[in-house]
Amino acid sequence: MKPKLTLKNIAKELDVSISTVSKALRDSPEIGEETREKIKAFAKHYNYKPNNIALSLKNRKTKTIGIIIPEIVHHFFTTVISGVEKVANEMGYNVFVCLSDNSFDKEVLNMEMLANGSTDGFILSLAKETMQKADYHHLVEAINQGMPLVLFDRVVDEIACDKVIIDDVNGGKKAVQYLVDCGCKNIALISTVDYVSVGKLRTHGYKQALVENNIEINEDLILKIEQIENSEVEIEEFLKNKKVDGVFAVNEHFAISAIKTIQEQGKKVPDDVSVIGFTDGELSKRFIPSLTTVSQHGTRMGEESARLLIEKLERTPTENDYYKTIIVETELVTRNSTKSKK
Amino acid sequence: MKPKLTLKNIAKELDVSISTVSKALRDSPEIGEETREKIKAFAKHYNYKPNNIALSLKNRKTKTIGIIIPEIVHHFFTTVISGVEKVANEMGYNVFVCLSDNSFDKEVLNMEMLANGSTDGFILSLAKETMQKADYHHLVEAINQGMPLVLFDRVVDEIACDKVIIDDVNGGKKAVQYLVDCGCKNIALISTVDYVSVGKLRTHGYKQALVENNIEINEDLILKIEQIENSEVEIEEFLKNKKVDGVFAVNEHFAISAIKTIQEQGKKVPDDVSVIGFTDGELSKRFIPSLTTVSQHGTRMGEESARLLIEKLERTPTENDYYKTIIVETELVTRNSTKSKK
DNA sequence: TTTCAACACGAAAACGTTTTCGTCGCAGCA
DNA sequence: TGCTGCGACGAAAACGTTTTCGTGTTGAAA
Repeated sequence: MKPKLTLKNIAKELDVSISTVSKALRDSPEIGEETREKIKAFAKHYNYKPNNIALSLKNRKTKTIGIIIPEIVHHFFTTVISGVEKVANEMGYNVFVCLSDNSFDKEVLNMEMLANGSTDGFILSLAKETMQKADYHHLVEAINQGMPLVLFDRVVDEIACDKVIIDDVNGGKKAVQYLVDCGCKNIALISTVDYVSVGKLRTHGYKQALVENNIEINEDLILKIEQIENSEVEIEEFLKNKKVDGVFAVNEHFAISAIKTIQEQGKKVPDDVSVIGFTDGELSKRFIPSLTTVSQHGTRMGEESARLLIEKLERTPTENDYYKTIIVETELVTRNSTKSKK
Repeated sequence: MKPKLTLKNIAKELDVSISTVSKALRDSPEIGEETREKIKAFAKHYNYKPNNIALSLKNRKTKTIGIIIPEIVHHFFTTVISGVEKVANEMGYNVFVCLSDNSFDKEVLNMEMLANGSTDGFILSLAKETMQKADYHHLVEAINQGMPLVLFDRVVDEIACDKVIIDDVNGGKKAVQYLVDCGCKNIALISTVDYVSVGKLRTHGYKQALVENNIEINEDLILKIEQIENSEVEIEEFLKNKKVDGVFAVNEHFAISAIKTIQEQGKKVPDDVSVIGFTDGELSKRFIPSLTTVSQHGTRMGEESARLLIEKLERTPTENDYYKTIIVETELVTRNSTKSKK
């Protein structure tokens, strides 16, 4: 194991000073051609790579961004990471990935871990627990420290920062409108509890669509699920003895559980009941019947988030600054769990 | 935006020297009780956190490990990350996640990015292209530089390092044996081209199981898929007019495509044909019929990899060192795509 | 009174860079 | 000869830590 090649080593080897080596490698005109060539040749031959840590310390920036997500075993977040990675790498940044496991404490811990100089800024989707507690002091602190922050998907109005969201209301509306257009009269909603902002918003969209179509909102047709683990039975209970011909679920799992239940009741999807999910994952694509869903374009959200963050990082703070919110359009991907439009 | 709190700032504020502050915070007995308390109180009040970058530079270790995976939008790799994250965090490490997109060049680039001091070591699953080219110079280089490396899943004999794999041969064998036990006589294999080591090994297992059960190997019943994108049609072509009563697919996508095709042919799964997949993802669980699969225990692989790496990092290099290969047992998860055993 | 340990603290080096500011030698000029 | 200017390089500070090695002040022992 050879000792790591440093400027100092090169300098000693070539009998010049450290500064000369540094300048030569950065093509400074201060250095004579001969010396420069010699140094560059040597560096290349021994594959010199400047030490990133030292650079980070010197420049007081790490060229690293952190992303904290509630859970990685979730296709949507995975696509977001993939988007972040892509533009981050293109711009010469590294990505720290941290998982909060939907726990407030882990989220705070992760932020502390990343905020002590390891990253220049971060991208975050709030943990469920955090939204529940509505405790955002760690975010405020980070921002006060001058750490740029981009919130995506699970965002919160209380925090002033850049945000990337989808139009959940509109997405929900689109879905329900489509169901209406397919001729559905009794449309059920399977959502989450209200402190998960996306659940709330999609519920809004559901209601708006109904209102706009002069369909009465029937609270009996709305299910709010608390624990994902228990969702299957809850959905089964919920759909039992209900006369519905359309179901809008706020994620693909709920949608699939609904389809299962419906089929077990001897009804057909989409002939008897049309089902639409949210979040376009592998499951939606390959399930039989394949699922009509509202796609969130996770990759695009990741890309936009990263771009937003890096933009802010590379701008001099003196420039007039304000916070942007980027809304990534949702898209209704129609497949086989819905009847065709009338 | 307050200036970042550093030892120097504290020292000036409290009119002591930097070293005194540092020592006080680290509870050195050198410092008098009174001063120590004063400093600690001050630091706590203003929420002082030592700068990680400076620490990394000083200690010449970053407490960071990198993981490079071929694709993140793949449930198996996601679970691995999750496992790595878990034990890394427990041991006070951060995790850099990089994606090679199955490209050799991106893999090399990622390694260079991480090897210049950013990480203490890494965990890697080889890109498809890398295995195809069989060019491992970047791995050798990293190892020579003294960078510990753990290979997982897609490993390669040529490189001497720690490895975490599953027993693909045995996994394949288990699956096929199970099919045989269910009474299947004509068992097809849907695999990948041979340079993907796991495909090759699982194929081995398939053959072994057949041999052990005195069933003749029929090459016509073996499909090797080159391009994932085209797999559906290939599988459809392949299964057309074939009299099979069992299918072993080396991943869940192939398995599901097979089921689709079989059903379209008017046959029933599992009544007419039993199907087993590999890799236990969301798809397997929720598909109808739910898929019997060979589970790879991705989380455990991630955990083992991280443990292996960190162990090596924290051991003094003088100790007697050798490379381990950990084999994570596969597990046959029986669900509804197979008949019950006779 | 002198000496010496114990105590409490500070100076400085080191990690690997970049960059500012010398400084030295030499050529050109009056 | 004596200046000036310039080309080519080196010294040193700085980024924020930790740690080794002083150093000055005590109090007590001789």
